[in-house]
Amino acid sequence: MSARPPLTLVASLGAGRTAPASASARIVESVTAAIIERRLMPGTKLSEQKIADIFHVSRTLVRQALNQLSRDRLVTLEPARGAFVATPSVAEARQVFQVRTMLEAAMVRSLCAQITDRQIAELRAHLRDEAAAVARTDVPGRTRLLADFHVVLARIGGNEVLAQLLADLLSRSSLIALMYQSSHSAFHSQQEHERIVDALEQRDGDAAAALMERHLAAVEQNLHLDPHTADLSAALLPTY
Amino acid sequence: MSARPPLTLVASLGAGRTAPASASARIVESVTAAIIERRLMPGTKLSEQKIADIFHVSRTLVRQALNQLSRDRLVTLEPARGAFVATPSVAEARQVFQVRTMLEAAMVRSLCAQITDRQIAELRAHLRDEAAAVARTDVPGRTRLLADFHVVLARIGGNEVLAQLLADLLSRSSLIALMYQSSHSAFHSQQEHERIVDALEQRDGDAAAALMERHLAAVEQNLHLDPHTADLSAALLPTY
DNA sequence: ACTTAAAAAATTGTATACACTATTAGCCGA
DNA sequence: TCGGCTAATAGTGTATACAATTTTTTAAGT
Repeated sequence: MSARPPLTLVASLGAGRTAPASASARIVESVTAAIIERRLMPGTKLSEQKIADIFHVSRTLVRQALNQLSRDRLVTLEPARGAFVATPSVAEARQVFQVRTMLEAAMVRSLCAQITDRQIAELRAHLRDEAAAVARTDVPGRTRLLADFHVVLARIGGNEVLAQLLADLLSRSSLIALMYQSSHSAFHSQQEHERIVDALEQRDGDAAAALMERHLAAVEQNLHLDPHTADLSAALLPTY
Repeated sequence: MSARPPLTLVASLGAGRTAPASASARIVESVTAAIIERRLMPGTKLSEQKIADIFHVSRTLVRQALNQLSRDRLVTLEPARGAFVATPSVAEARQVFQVRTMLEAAMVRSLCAQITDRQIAELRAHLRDEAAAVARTDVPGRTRLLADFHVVLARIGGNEVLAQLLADLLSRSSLIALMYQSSHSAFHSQQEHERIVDALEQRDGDAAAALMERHLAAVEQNLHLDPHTADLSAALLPTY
């Protein structure tokens, strides 16, 4: 059970975490953070030796980390050519959001039947953090918090398998959002989160599910996934 | 995009497949097949050197394969102790089925809106194979086909992300079924599959979703997950 | 000046070597 | 005879070495 520590999206970003974890886990976290914070752009080559030098380890551990990252779909491994920051296609972006919608709508619906007042308080606390980050235009902070909201929901349900799955989809979503320049305002997202928690508080499963579906649809629709836009940029800047 | 070839559950089991794939991928497939065909029982230690000798490769590639397998939750890696065939807990089993229900119910519902007659014919063909395997009591064959049914559904939807996710959950389910000695008859399962396709053919999304939910509930309830049974075996045979 | 070809450099893929941890066997003492 | 300690053994974790492939550079030819 030692495989993957991060329950929140990028563990290393949360308040100064403890666990040094295994060396390769540290690399995974750092690269993940770098990708999500857009210090590493899609398509960037991740040279094994360079990363090894940076972390003062051998290529062996770097390769382990890159394998994990490719399993998370944050990097793609091209045989004999190396690792690159993933460039999710429009189709993949749509599919990720479709799966998220299936999963998260059903999740909040079932959550209504079992959620406690204490857990709702937890969510409210998270919402306060979100709102604060949005208010002070803390871009990396709000990005992380807005994504974490969905993982927190999954964790509250107590289903670790679901939480893990969703955490994966969320990191992929972050890369997608970054790549397709989301225009969905953080403020708007945050408000939609509030509405979802409202519905949870009233134990209205159908409403919560509907709100979640609309929220995800809104986020997706504000990605620049439109055919012409995608075709143009893809055609002009080959992103291999 | 070279990471994981198997779209069906255990590619190596399908009709003599072509791709030699990468060496570590071959190991992953072989071990996966061995686990699902219950030649490797849960808890079995997977010694790196032994596997390396068997496949005539170095431990390096074996370690890669074991890492992949641990990511698929088919093996667990214990630090400095080695790799073992996973022994999914009762809680994990329940969670996997809960996630599958969320995903597959939503999947068949959305499938109704887009499925073509040609695709229904594909499903019918699969059902015929299932029925034939059940009729001739071809245990490994029917096990694989009954599991593949769910992956085939996902593939028909055209959502690769979903198909991939479901394939992972299915292999975990196979291990779970094997571990908790499912008493759900293959015949019964096969009939439920027929009903689901019937509903799909009539484009009745609600019915298809309901049937899928009941099917998965039936499968889960026929696992021996009852508290006392689990406690007993867990207490007597420490499965660490 | 541009394209093509060949050689050099750099990078990945795999195997091996070594360090460190856990397991096992043997031994002593109670 | 059993429990606990120590030594030997086996096994995993990491680094390094070497082979194979790709990329870049260089040079020649048109």
